[in-house]
Amino acid sequence: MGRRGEHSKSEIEGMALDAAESIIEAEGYPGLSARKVASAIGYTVGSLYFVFKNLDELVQRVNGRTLDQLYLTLEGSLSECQFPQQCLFALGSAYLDFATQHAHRWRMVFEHQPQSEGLPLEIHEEKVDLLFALVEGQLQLLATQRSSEEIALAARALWSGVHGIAILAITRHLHTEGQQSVQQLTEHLIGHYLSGLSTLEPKAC
Amino acid sequence: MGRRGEHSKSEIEGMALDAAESIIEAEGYPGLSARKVASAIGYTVGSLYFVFKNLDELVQRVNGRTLDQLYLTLEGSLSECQFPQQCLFALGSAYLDFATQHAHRWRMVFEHQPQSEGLPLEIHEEKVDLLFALVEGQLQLLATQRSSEEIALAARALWSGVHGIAILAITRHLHTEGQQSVQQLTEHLIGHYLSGLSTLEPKAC
DNA sequence: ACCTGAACACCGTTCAAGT
DNA sequence: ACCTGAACACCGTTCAAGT
Repeated sequence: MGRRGEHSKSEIEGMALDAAESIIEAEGYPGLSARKVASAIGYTVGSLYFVFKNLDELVQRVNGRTLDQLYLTLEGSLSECQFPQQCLFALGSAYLDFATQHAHRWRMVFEHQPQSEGLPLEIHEEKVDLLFALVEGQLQLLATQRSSEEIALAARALWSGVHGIAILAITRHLHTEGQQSVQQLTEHLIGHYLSGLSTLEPKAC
Repeated sequence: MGRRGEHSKSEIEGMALDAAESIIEAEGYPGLSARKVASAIGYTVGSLYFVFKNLDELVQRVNGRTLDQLYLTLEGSLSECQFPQQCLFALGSAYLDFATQHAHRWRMVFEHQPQSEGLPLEIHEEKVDLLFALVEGQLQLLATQRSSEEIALAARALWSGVHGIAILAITRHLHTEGQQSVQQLTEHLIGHYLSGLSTLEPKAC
């Protein structure tokens, strides 16, 4: 395998990304190496550098796909809810499920430290903003009188919270047993935050 | 340097941990290597394995010291506040400051993935629990009628939130400019959460 | 034009050999 | 008993050489 012209450049790219994802899911980020990816797709190491600038870029591309997949999952979770608060619970639950089911890939999105700053970083930011937008949409329905700046702030505060629960749960730092209580923790945080959000405004109580 | 008997085993250990911390602060976790640590203290690589089982253990020891330092910093932040809510703000602010000032070392505490499960992991957990205990103490003063299980849950929910803000801020995923708004975000989250915590109970409103 | 294979400078870990 | 230095099996990246 791996003969000249057998696969197009974009085909090799796709194969490499697929292989990298498998390795990461199986062995975690530390287990990923250019040589493993290359041999998994039947090419030599050097070939990878014909498609990617370096390993950093390959990782960024994998992260981009993970973020896309995460977005679709979160968006899909909104089809089974009616009211904003319900939908925020659904988003939180879906976020936690994704993080636990694809722990290694999900962690890599936020833990990878690129040593050479490149341009795909901006695309990355854009995709994260899209995730926040899903939360902002629900918050907007819930607090209609607020400015978009306030909504943006609220979405970041709340979702950082959910993110924190997810990362600490996965890395076993919460010291709470079982999947149940993690979901419980998320609902607790979202519920109390939203309650505070409504009572701290003139229209409430 | 590095002659036989010149330094005791525990002296070498301390020197190695100091050197490792410097390297991590300067180059980040990916920049750390056994060879760099060894040459920084004037010994050969092999010597490190006379003191540590492997690099994983060295990292765990560094993480332990970081957690100790973080605990002292948080504890110290409580000396300048009076009321529980004030104190929780102070804890949040101190946590964020520590995370941003020692970003690389702080990240390593939560991002390092040990490949060989060892015993220092339990000590690690104990130290994280001590951090949570600081938050629990303030929450207990604030919600006196709650059970310790509820307090433990609340502390984990709230502090996961602060942690999430810290990690996303450091890794530039929040897309909010400046140090100010990150502090603002933390106060926003803590404030609204606490407000929700009090209004969701029978005694409020 | 596309891909290989060898090379270079690194890495963690082990361990016989020296003092 | 303590430490070295060489060895082993890896690693990312480059690039002349082959087809």
